[in-house]
Amino acid sequence: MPLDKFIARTDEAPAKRERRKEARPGELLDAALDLFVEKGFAATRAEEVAARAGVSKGTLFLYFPSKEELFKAVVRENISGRFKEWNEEFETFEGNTADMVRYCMKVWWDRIGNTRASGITKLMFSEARNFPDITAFYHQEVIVPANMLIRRILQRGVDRGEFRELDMDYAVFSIIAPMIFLIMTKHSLAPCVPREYALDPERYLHSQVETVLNGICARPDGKRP
Amino acid sequence: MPLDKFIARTDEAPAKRERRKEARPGELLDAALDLFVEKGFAATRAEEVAARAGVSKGTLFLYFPSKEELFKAVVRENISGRFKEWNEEFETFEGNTADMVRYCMKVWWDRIGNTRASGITKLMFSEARNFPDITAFYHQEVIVPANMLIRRILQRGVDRGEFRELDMDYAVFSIIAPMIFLIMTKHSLAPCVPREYALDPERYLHSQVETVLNGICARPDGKRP
Amino acid sequence: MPLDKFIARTDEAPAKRERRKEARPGELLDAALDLFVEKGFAATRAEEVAARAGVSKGTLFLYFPSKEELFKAVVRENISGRFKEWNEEFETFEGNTADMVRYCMKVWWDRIGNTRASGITKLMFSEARNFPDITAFYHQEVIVPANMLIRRILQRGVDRGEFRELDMDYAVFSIIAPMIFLIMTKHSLAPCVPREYALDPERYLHSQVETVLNGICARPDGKRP
Amino acid sequence: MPLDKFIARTDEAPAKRERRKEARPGELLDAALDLFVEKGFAATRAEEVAARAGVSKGTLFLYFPSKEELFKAVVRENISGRFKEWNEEFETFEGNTADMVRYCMKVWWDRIGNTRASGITKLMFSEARNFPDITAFYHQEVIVPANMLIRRILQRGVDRGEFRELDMDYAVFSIIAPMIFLIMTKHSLAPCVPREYALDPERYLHSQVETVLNGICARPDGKRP
DNA sequence: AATGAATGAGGGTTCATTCAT
DNA sequence: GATGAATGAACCCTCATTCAT
Repeated sequence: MPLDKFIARTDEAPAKRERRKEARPGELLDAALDLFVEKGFAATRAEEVAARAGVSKGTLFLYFPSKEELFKAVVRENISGRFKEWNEEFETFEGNTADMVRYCMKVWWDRIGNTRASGITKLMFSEARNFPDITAFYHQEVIVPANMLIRRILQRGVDRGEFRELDMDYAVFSIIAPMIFLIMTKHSLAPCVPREYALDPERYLHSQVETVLNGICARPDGKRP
Repeated sequence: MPLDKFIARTDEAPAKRERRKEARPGELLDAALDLFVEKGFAATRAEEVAARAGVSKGTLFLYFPSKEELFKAVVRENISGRFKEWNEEFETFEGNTADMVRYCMKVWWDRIGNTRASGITKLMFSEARNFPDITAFYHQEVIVPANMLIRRILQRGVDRGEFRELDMDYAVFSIIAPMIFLIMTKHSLAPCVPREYALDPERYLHSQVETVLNGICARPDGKRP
Repeated sequence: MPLDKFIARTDEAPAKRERRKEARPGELLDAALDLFVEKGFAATRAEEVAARAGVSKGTLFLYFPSKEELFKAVVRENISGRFKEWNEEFETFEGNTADMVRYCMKVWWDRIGNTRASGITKLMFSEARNFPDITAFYHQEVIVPANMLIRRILQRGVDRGEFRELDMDYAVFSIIAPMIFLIMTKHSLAPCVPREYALDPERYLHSQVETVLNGICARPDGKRP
Repeated sequence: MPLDKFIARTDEAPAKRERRKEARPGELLDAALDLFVEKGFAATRAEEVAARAGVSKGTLFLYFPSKEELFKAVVRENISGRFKEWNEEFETFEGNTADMVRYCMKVWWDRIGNTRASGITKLMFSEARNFPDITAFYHQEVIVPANMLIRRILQRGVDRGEFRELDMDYAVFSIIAPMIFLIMTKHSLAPCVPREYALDPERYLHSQVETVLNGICARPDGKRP
């Protein structure tokens, strides 16, 4: 590693200090996400966030003007504009809609549920009323688009005769509620409860999605197409 | 006026002040529940709780040695030990198990979901990791018994051939997840979001429970007994 | 002093704690005035003010919501509505106007210049631009009325033929400038300079006022009436 | 671009950067004077000074080891050691002493009162007690010599029979007080007060000096020689 | 020489908790 | 028991100062 100094650097690789500077906001947001999820906004001390990011208290405020702005940045940073991309992914999906639902659940688990991003969901449910504006933003940027996405999938099933007629405004929650429940459990209760009570996420999701699919499929014999 | 003290009072009609005195802890717990649910534990000020209960700051600490103990008391007080009683209620339930599930949901909504007690659930999910011991207590006193109760009902359905074979450890969450989701939404997002996005709880619960029943019922033609 | 406890108290004399409560704001304002004058607003620590008033840091904020409000209260508290009373005093003054000017100077010295209230003047000149709103208030409540008062006295001299015609808008400063200079010197330089340079206020004021009276009196022989 | 360094430059026309380099301390002192006068020492941030001087925070500390030293340098730099030169100017003054006083006032106004250097006076009166040593220095380098200069002028008037006998220790303040008052007003209150209350400096100084001259002149008919 | 990222002591403010009344 | 004035530890945030680049 000391040899580094003698190795020519391309223009893309900035000097150490500069590199750190660019990395700082991300490191701080990472640390903040973890701590906010674990302890809540109010109970998390700014200095802790800084320490976990490996910097001093003052440095945090070099990048975020206040603890509240840090919180908002954490949420914003982790709210993906990924729904559009996903929409397209599902637009071109071939195969039956039940598989689409299964695939949707898996993608969600891989990209959100099983990542640190899932902490944002926990955070929003816990802190929503202390941050009404960020909650409104989250609702509009995450909740509404997510509902739309699910709704479009279910509608496809109905349109193709795979699913029965559904009260669509509420049917979406048959998909969403199990996701939220899993996240809340994972971030809240699980860490405080004996290991034997832990959920196996894959098995949990499988169980939930199959029950729901069973519940909404159209075939009179209950079999799925 | 000081003579008041020496005037005999009947036991049946205690003077207002005395009645209030006995009610104090309850009023404080009520106020605390509301505020903890609304703003979180850390962001709720002890003085606010006292003020909402109509007493002074000092009085709060007369009844609860610390804010933490107040929190724990709030949880303890609002944890229904009613599962045993409910168990018996269901023990003697006559009729098919699908109706039993519907009835179970309704009872829960009337006695928990639609009351201030539902705030405890929100509270536990939000604050769990800051109160590991009370979380463990809650898990043992609420979650495990509730799971057992649901499990017994589902098992009855399976035993009677009404429901198909279920992965019972996870099937219970098909009932529980919609409940938790409803509560979290009601206490977190709903107050920050335009009215038109509000859930109609009855319609929501109906939609969820029917889908699940559809999903787990045994009849090959998909009809429920 | 311990005997105090056994001496009957009238209703007007509140219990110790209560008496202190009423005295607190005044004690704090006193302490704050001294320190703000001595060190300036920014360099004075809230805790110092509290300590000098014999209370803890927290207590200060029980009475004043912020250091800035404390500053404003200090100024407001020491800005007398005394000009009206003085006006009337001078309205009924009998004797020649030169004596009136001398009397005015003496009254000012006794009631303002030689008291802690003179610190306010120092404070305003030092901090004016950091507190534009309080400065505007001070201008309107103190400077303008004071100018008016002086002006009325000088005008009386002119009207009675005792003083020559004066550029009245500026003549008032012949009285005011020596006052301000004395105060600024007393609070700023004097404490940092060897004793032998100290001004003797009475002699200073006498010297200034007699020169000015000499300068404005009407008698062609330079004698005052 | 790195080759620049090796390209010879003539001494007559130094590159812009070099010229600026030499000017740095002066630019910093200028910026500091303005800001210290405007906001006070404590409320002025080092970074602001640097920014106004067009350099970075670090550069400030290259030239001045601390903010305090910067303050002291500002005072030192702006203290004219011109009293000696002025003394000589007045030594050779021909004409009556009243005109000498008028000329003195004008010279002061042109070279100090009406320039940024007047800020130093404001600064000293505001910050004196936080910088006792620099205040002592200022007293010795500015106040005492200035007093001497005025005193010598007044003494000339007395010696030549133009002025009456004066309490000389205090008579000097008849000249100095109006100057100080003008400066304090200009830097403190004027910027916070409606335009119509602004002093016209020339008219103000004229009014003050004529009144004083009137007050100290010897001619029994009140006329000045 | 110049920069500006990083530091951390310092100070304003909050609030759970105490205790004299 | 009830009150609310007082406390002081804790926490957010600022900014003079340092130092790697």
